[in-house]
Amino acid sequence: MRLLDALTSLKRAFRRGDYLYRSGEPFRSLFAIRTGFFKTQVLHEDGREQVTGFQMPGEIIGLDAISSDAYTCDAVALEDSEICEIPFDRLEALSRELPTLQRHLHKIMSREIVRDHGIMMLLGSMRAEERLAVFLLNLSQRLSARGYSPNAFHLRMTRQEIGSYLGLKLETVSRTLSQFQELGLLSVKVREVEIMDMLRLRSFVGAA
Amino acid sequence: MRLLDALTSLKRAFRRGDYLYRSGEPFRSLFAIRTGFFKTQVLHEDGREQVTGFQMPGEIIGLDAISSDAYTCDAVALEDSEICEIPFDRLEALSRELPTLQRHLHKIMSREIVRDHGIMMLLGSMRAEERLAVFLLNLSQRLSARGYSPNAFHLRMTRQEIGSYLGLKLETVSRTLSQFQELGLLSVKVREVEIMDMLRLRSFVGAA
DNA sequence: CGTGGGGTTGACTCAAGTCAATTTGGGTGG
DNA sequence: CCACCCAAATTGACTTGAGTCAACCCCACG
Repeated sequence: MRLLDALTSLKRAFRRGDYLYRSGEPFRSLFAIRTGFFKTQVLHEDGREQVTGFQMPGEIIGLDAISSDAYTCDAVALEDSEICEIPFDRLEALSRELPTLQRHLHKIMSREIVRDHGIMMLLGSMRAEERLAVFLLNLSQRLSARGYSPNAFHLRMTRQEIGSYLGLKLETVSRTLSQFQELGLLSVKVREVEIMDMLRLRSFVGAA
Repeated sequence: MRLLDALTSLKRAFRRGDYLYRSGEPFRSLFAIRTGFFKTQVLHEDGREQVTGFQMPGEIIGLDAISSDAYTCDAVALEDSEICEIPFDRLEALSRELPTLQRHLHKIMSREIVRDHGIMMLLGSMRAEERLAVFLLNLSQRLSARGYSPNAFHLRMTRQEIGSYLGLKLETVSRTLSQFQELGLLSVKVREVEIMDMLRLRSFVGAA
């Protein structure tokens, strides 16, 4: 796996607000996030934007670009971040030599597809409170998998961005968070969230 | 490419309503549709279902299963169909030998991700008429790419299934189709659609 | 030739969107 | 270091697009 290290040796730093790539740019590399936080978004010609995901350390972005040799969305740093660039042709070459790596790459791509299906379910058939609950629980779970507290965390994105991701307007996001607070499920102070009653928050999901 | 033929030599036939696979079943193969029409859907524990796609000849299904070695959705034939089974370990082995095949596989997976992002945009920020217009135009385009008329076609799915896919209720799908008909954009007679004014239908998309 | 699933349509409801006023807080320059 | 400014967030009042519920039609199939 020293080969793999060689592959990921290109590191780059980004400031908050920087674009890692923009839609339309030629595809050459995938990126692994080392530290920080990103969002990816697709822009519709009429100006509407859809946030397609929030990525944290250990996650890979750029997979959408393989299909057309150009990035199909924008990736923007939501805080100062560091990424590893992975030249895709080298990754392909190496994965021909290492079946384990090959399988790993396929799983990563497949996982992205499964994740997207989950969001389609969320956007297609959940009410606002459910969407928010799913979103918060997912963040909590991913942060906790990285050694952070599952109960208290800092939101790195605006209400607007959360809304775009969840198919809601920012006012609805704000109201729903306030409502959760009133119910004693959590406390929100702008970007700081503390989940007080994880079980009850979970029970929100899938409840009519 | 004779190797590839060997890979896809397992053919199977399905009757309308048959399951190609079900969520949870162990993953062994991808499937290429030769003839017919399928839908894929994910089921939420509470019974809600989300149709994640409608697939036609030449398209590959089962990519979601790679990530967890089990199918994560159901695939159901919407009409009598014939598929090729592609054992995934053989496909991986072969794609280690054939860089072109490897690249092709990666593009197919990436294309699925891009498609899903498009649907997220649709579900997250389009109104009912736009969703229907996008859906019909997409069907039209794919059918036309397969040599069928882009203007007149048979819907192989129910209003319910269209609604699930588009995040709408069946009544809304029905009403919106009627409305398009009133406007002279198309004629619908239950499952038979004829697009009369493709341009105006297109102009619906992205219009406030 | 009945029967039931799929489709259409209407009347009414309601969740989320819109618009607007106000507060909060982080970042920048004097 | 503080004051100011502006973007982000909150909250309220009102509107609306889509959902719900219900009646009815139609035709395909047994």
